[in-house]
Amino acid sequence: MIQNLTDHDREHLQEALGKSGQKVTPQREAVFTVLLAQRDHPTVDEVFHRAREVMPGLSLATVYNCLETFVGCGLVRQVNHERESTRYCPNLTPHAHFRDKATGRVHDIELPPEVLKSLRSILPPGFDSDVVEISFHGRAQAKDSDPSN
Amino acid sequence: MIQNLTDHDREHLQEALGKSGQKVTPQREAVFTVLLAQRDHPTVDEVFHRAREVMPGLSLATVYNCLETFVGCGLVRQVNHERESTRYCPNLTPHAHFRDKATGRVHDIELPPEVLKSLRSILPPGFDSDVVEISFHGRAQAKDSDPSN
DNA sequence: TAATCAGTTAGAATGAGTCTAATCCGCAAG
DNA sequence: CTTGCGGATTAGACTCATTCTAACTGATTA
Repeated sequence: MIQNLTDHDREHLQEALGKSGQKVTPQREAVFTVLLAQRDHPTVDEVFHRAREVMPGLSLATVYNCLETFVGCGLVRQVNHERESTRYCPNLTPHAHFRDKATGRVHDIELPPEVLKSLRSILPPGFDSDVVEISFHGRAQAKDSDPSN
Repeated sequence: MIQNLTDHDREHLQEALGKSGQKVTPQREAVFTVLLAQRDHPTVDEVFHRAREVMPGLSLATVYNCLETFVGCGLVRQVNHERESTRYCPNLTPHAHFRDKATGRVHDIELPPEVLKSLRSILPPGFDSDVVEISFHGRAQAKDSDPSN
């Protein structure tokens, strides 16, 4: 079920949007709520359908717009795997993604700072990177108690 | 300019295809030649146009087919960045990719075994991965004498 | 009240990639 | 030879995620 945002989360939303000179709208709040309610890396379409349950008039274009806005102000991350639909992830801590061949599900894998550092160290001089994407592809033993919030 | 394959490369092609029960065709040879001639991670479309110069009747569908076949038998790797067109890379050694924001160009970054190992070590028990994709995104100081072959 | 402006909306347009059905080609059997 | 077979190739239609466009909404300002 999709609950309302906690005060804390609403503040987080408001602050991040505000910093980029944008405002909180009901649509943005609904989309953000959906993202936090079920952290299973939904596609735009999944977000759309979930958000519609709460706000029936919401349009797909708006969902695209909201998600783009969130990415722009650092509220969520995009996750791409091969050429599949883009997925969205509100986990902002440094982490890698693991895509389960069997189920298609995406799992977050914690990324210790020293591993991230050793990874960055392979860049030759002159290469300056702000983003590193790491994605594993394979099989995970299912022991999956759905990672909602 | 697109030269013919060396005997060594032609053997490589023949062997890899043969192992998966497929044969060398003029189209496959042309596409493979194009990939080796200019290792700049071309898109399908780029491969298509380059190969057409050598084999004017070649169709786009065939280029897709050839590349898929090559990926299937381990002759080349796919490189995906965000949702851009898939690119192809005949470098089979373990390496990461660096995508230059400014030029859109993709560079290979050598990946030392110990870094790869430390990366794999972050997978929790139960997660088994055969493929890891690492891609950096940022700016590279241009000192680029075209990486052909 | 009117003007403005960001945000939202529906639907059209785009474009990478896939699918389909027809054709081609090399080769083995007759 | 010539026939038949199967994989490869081809052109073009199709799919579908994403982007674009132009009209509309609603809050805020003049």
